[in-house]
Amino acid sequence: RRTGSGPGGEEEEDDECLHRLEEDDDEDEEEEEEEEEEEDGENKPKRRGPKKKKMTKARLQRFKIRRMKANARERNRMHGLNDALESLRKVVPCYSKTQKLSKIETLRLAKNYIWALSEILRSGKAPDLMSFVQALCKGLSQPTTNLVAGCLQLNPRTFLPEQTPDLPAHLPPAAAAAYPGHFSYQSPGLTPGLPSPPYGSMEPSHIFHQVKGQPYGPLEPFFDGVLVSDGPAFDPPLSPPLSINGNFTSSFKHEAAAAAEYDKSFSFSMHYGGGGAGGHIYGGGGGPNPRCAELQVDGLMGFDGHSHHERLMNAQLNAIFHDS
DNA sequence: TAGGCCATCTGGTCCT
DNA sequence: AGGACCAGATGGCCTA
Repeated sequence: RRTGSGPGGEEEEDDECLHRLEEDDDEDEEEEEEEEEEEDGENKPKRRGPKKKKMTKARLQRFKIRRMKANARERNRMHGLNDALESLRKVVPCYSKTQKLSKIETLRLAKNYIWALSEILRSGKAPDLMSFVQALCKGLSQPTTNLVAGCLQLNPRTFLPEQTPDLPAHLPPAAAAAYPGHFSYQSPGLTPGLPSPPYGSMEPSHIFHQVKGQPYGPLEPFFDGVLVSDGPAFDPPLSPPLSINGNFTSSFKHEAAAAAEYDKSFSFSMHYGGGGAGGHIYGGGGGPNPRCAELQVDGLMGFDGHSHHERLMNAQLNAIFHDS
């Protein structure tokens, strides 16, 4: 959205003007040596720092040129920043060209996502879906939460108990059955412009997979102390226990070792197009890791092939949550 | 219309 | 000196 914004006008005009000024600049070079002694105030203390030079015509022009150059650089810098942010949007859950996450929400979601994935690596456990979504949505605005929920095929009311006084939080499957409308995301107009289906689907029994006495299901320790929605602000560790070159923490290392080629087909690599055509997610192809769902993802492209993004994201998330 | 988000300009600071 | 980075200010666009 770069049309007609900003008080300064168009970039092209700036460039033209800049050229004109640069040409004029050579003409009155000799004027520039004038300096002005500040003698205006007898009582005023002497001003420190470099003396202010009089703004001659040439100096003014050079100043303008400098300013324009600086503005152009600043614009480019911000465009680069925005490009990077756009790339980030594409690798966090729920990328949508039509309804873009705001900058701040993108950063927050990315932080949550990184942290949640790091926890998966650290613990080696597939998370409970609700825990995962809660972790993703911590600190996000309601619209963004809706968006994430939409992308994950969830009704946000099922995982934001503090915002849903009309619906008991964390219902057991039986209760879930009593609220049939609440457990499938219906794109209810909460999120106009939401990327259209197909999304993966989640059975209520899957969503509410729980163990007695554990509010978030059997894998909850995984997000221990973080997901209590009415607790203090979510503040994951600044340095998640993840190393890019495969330094998993010990418990997971063993599993990973047992899973042999696990990391070769790990979802991170798929994210960046490493999966290749017909790749499997999470050590598919009969890999020894029992938690790893086998998913056929045909025709995977590099991550720049965004038409596959939603499917990819879905596949990854399904793989994560497939707790067989 | 208010508020959120954004792009841009601008001046300051730090670094090379 | 000039570039990178930053934060404040400003005004436009959009939506509830």
